[in-house]
Amino acid sequence: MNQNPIDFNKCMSAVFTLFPKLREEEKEFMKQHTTFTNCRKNEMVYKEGERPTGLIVLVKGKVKVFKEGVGGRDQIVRMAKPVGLFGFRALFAEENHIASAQTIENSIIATVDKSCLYDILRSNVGLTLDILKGLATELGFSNSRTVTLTQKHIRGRLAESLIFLKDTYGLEPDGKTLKIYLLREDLANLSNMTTSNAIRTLSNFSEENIISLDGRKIKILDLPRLEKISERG
Amino acid sequence: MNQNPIDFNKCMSAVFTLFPKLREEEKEFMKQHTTFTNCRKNEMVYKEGERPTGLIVLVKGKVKVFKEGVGGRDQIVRMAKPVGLFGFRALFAEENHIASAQTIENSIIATVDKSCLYDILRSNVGLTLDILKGLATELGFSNSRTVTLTQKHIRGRLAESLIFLKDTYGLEPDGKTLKIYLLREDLANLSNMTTSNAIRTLSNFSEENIISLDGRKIKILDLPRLEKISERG
DNA sequence: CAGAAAATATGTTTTTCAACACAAATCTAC
DNA sequence: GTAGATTTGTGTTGAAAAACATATTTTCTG
Repeated sequence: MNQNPIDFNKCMSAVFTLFPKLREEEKEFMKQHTTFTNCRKNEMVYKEGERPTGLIVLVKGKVKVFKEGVGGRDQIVRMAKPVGLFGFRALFAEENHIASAQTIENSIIATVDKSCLYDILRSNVGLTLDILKGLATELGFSNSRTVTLTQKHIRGRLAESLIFLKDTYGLEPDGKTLKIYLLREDLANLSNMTTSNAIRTLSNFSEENIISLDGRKIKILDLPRLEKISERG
Repeated sequence: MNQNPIDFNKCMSAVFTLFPKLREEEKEFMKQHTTFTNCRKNEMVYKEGERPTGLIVLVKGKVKVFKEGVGGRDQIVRMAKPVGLFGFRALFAEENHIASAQTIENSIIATVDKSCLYDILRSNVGLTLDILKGLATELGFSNSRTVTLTQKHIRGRLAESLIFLKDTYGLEPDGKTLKIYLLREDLANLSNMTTSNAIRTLSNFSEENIISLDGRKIKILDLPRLEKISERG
């Protein structure tokens, strides 16, 4: 848990970038009700069934949010990047979490007290409307995802996931290497397939020179081709 | 289009039941910016790509919301019942619709002007927070649905859909017959399977005395069994 | 009411992908 | 550094479900 010390003010500023409509006095109020935690790689942030305690902000690192499926196979429903929110659905729905969240890198996580957040929301409709918009956008992603995960074939699903990871986390300075290093298993859980099939299909893409593989490092060599595979399904 | 005339005040009251936090003056304002339309069975309410013009309320009838999939197969992402909202996602996300909506019965549909709605939301945080909560709940459904549609087998998916229809639209006075009469094709599009397989699996359920079939009328004979099939996957 | 169109039903074939098995490589904790 | 655990890689098999084909019934439309 105790790695590098956390620079409170710097982290707080990062949180504020998510809420441009916050007024000065609201920022001050939020400061007094926000805590930061260092999380090592692979730590659980929350588990299915738990009650949300506040608004969670990923300040640094990477987090996967996943649901346990019927056959014990997990489905990743969200990949959080800094600076970004996660775990907010259950909070706003006033339900317990229906998914679990786990870091996939050492991360810094902020928690804004629920009551503080709601005090601010009640005094700042603009902010509430921004969050409403964000939630609606998220619902759109989820609906689209349902369709592609159910209708695309394996190659299409994996291609889409790779593009999604590129769009979400970006590329290393070489302009090709995905800036995220996932286990094959996570890639499979993101793409609704078995680990074996993720490995196999990655190998196929590599043989076809669409990507290149070096352990968990994935280089996208032929993005147009990958996009075509994703679209075709 | 022109069937029974619409009783404006009665319909308006129906709309108001959805927003218990509306103040009297806001109700009056909304009244002046709401229009009602009669829609015949199978009419399109909006199509993928269109811009939302306001908040849509289903006052009477039934509506399916679906996305066109990669292979031309539709996926139903929502079934609206009266009195209820649909098509609000795109509105709040400030995007064009990413799905289409079609009536499956003669229906009455209300549209509240977008600008009127936002005027009210800006003056009524409580209402906005209620909508936020609804949207978060909806996102939870969507995520759960993604998992079950991808991980359950055909029988599990169909069983779940039948239970979903029962929970959403209820049963006829006999306590067994589903109060909705869908095409086999719609049932298939709801359950992520081909029409053939929906028909076949329905027949199987019927042979096993879990349900009984009479055209589009479906009686649930053995709900516990259906629930077991749905849970097992 | 007749004809056409749509929906339902059912059998057969083919494709896709999960399940399983096992070997090799890599990571991790002591 | 080494033993054990985890992850990766690859082949084989079988089950599930899509695709296809076609007949029958129902519904719609003029």
